[in-house]
Amino acid sequence: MDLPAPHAGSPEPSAAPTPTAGSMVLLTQLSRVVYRRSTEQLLGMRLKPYMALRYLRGTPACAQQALGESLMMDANNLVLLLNELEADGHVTRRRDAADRRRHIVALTASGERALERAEAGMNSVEDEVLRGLADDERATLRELLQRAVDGAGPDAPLPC
Amino acid sequence: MDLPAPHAGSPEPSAAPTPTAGSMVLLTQLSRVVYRRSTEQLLGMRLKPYMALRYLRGTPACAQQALGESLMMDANNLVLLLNELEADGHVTRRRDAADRRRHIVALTASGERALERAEAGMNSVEDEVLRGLADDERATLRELLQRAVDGAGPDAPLPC
DNA sequence: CAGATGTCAGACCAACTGATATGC
DNA sequence: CGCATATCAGTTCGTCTGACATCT
Repeated sequence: MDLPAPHAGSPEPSAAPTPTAGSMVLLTQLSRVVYRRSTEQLLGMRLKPYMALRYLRGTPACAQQALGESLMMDANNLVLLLNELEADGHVTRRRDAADRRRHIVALTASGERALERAEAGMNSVEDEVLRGLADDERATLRELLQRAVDGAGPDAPLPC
Repeated sequence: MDLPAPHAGSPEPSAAPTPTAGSMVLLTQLSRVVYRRSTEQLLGMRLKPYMALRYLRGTPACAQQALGESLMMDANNLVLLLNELEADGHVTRRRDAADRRRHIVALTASGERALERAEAGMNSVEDEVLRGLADDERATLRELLQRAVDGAGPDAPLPC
């Protein structure tokens, strides 16, 4: 019971050939499903802008750098993303008075509205992706994922 | 420089504004960590070839199509991947005698060796990524992911 | 013939690398 | 001056689209 062995004529998956490494494969496959289903049509935006907006709601005045770290995007890529979001009026960038090299990013009212819409779409994606799991199992999964994300970075802890 | 730690003192950044949609974000972020850590140097190959080889070990005589479905890759992309693997001597492609349109893909001894090496690397990746989880929690996570993949994958991967 | 399977080439998109400007 | 932050340009990578060949 290791690999998908999806349907029809698959022979018996037989003994467990790989007891451990499978989780990473499953994780990768599932995240691909999420990506494929998170269409612009459904969310009103792509997955990454959604994640950025979501972070910004939880962190009202956020340095650009911290955003990049949290989303595990490098600074270059983030610039492009923020350019788009700013052009759409979903975020604002202003200089940090204390350190004028920095930009402080903040969610606008428009961004908040867009986020709410996207969130509704993501809820439906989650519902499809986690269709095989009961509610309490979903909660468990969520908690385990959260703990894994919190603990995953060995060579790069950086609080802000 | 990867990781978050956005929240300061409290486990919950605020009064649970989004109890649900978060799982998909966490999943996406975690899978990014996995991808970043699954370097060619560590595995001896990339992540996708690894997943393909892994599936082939569990399904000795596999139609190319089934492989693509299981890995959620489209056929085009798969061709390129198999070309590489075949050039490296890790897999063989032969015509299916029963239906000569099909190719039967099989793992070679060389491929099996490469897979074992990659698996060792993936185990260490898993160990880093899941550092924050105890053994029984890892097992639970694994099972939940498996069930989610089983439930989400075959039924509605793509509208055609 | 229509439909399925696999192959390839070119377009397209997301990500990384390097160089530049500004401020500490 | 060296270091940090943000930006942009160019390149590279992975994926998707479309045309084609083979076979049932």
